[in-house]
Amino acid sequence: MSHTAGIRQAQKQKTRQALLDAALGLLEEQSLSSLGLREVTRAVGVAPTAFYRHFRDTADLGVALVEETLGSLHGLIAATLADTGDSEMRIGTTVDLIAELVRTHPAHVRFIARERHGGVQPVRAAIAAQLRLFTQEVAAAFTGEPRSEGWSEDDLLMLAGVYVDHMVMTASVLLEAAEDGPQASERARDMARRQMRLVSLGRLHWLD
Amino acid sequence: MSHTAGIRQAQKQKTRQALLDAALGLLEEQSLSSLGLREVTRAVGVAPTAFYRHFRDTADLGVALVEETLGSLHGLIAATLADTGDSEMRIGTTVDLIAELVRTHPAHVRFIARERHGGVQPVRAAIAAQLRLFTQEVAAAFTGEPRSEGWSEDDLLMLAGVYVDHMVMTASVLLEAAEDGPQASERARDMARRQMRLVSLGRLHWLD
DNA sequence: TGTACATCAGTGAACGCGCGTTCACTGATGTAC
DNA sequence: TGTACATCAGTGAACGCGCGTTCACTGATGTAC
Repeated sequence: MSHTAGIRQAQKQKTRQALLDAALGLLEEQSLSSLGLREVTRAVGVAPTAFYRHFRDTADLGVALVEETLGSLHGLIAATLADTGDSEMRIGTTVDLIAELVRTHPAHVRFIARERHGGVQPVRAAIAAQLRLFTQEVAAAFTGEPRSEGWSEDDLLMLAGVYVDHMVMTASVLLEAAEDGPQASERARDMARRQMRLVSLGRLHWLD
Repeated sequence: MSHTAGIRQAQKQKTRQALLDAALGLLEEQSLSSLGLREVTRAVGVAPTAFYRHFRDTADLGVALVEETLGSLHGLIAATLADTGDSEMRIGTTVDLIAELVRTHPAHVRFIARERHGGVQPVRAAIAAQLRLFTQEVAAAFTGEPRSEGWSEDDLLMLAGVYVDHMVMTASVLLEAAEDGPQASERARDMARRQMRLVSLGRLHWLD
């Protein structure tokens, strides 16, 4: 296997990932603004100074966490909201998608909700940039649809923004509901679906 | 004037307010989760130990800030969203109300947006409780309106929740836009109005 | 394949610093008579 | 009104502790020949 990936580079990547994972865990009960570099390295089991081999500071680590969390979702969001099936079905699959995301990556979801308006500027900026991208992708997906005929570009972006904001909000609500048991979860999902229905109805009559 | 308020009590209240004000200022650039008690007392000019005469810890101070920020808004929100004038006018005055709030109390708005999903549980709980109250008040205000005829109580709460969430979100967006100049502010307000219009249209056709 | 040197992820000691909390205190304000 | 005692908001010294950052280092991995 000639020169695979390099043992050294692979090990470095492994440590880096361990730092990210440990930080994500610690951030369930505090904000990035108060996360200490020593806390993170202690949780991983490396010397505090090892941190500097991977990140400049905890804000830098936070930006990396944003990429890890949202970077992989591109395409997925817009594809789900795009014109597969009728309106009601799309609403169902969208909420299911969010619920699945919350189930498989609760700490990532909490991190984004918490730091979206958090105390660390570069992280806020990174999240805002990613969400803006999502909005543009969703708007682009809408552009081709029949029900978007006659819409201005600006209005489509507005609509896409409402959907993206609602998805983030829903993810956060579902996360909290998950702690109150399956009954609270189902009620939260039902609420999210009705809210999407409301927006869809508004969309349908926008040009009346 | 018999026994006014007590010089001692008045002075204590003054110090307490100074601590709240100083904390609010410091929280513009960090999260409550990382706010230090010594930071706050230093900013006020009292000994660190004076802090304990007013608050158990910074989380306790955070809860007090929530009351100060949201406690005074009860009634106002529901009254503005209630049936004064036509739909378009109500949207305009609502956005104006939020814009005014952002202009006069930017730090308070930032605090609520930041700590709503922040790392300090008691503060999150206090904010959630206040917003739930707002939602109930708005739903109650809607109940009497003609356009709410035929709506279930649950659907009205859902609708009120959408409005309240949208107001918090709008306040946060307007706050950021304010830093980018008056042109960005006007665009943000226009966006907020169009989003409210979308929701109002959905409301109008909910029972179709 | 073997050897000699370069790279660099992770180490461990050391630093100065600000933190939250305790404690006994002071002196202005409040109260009882 | 005056006096004697109680209350309590704010003080200041002291504590042990964990923080972020620096530095020279080690030894496994990588590279050139």
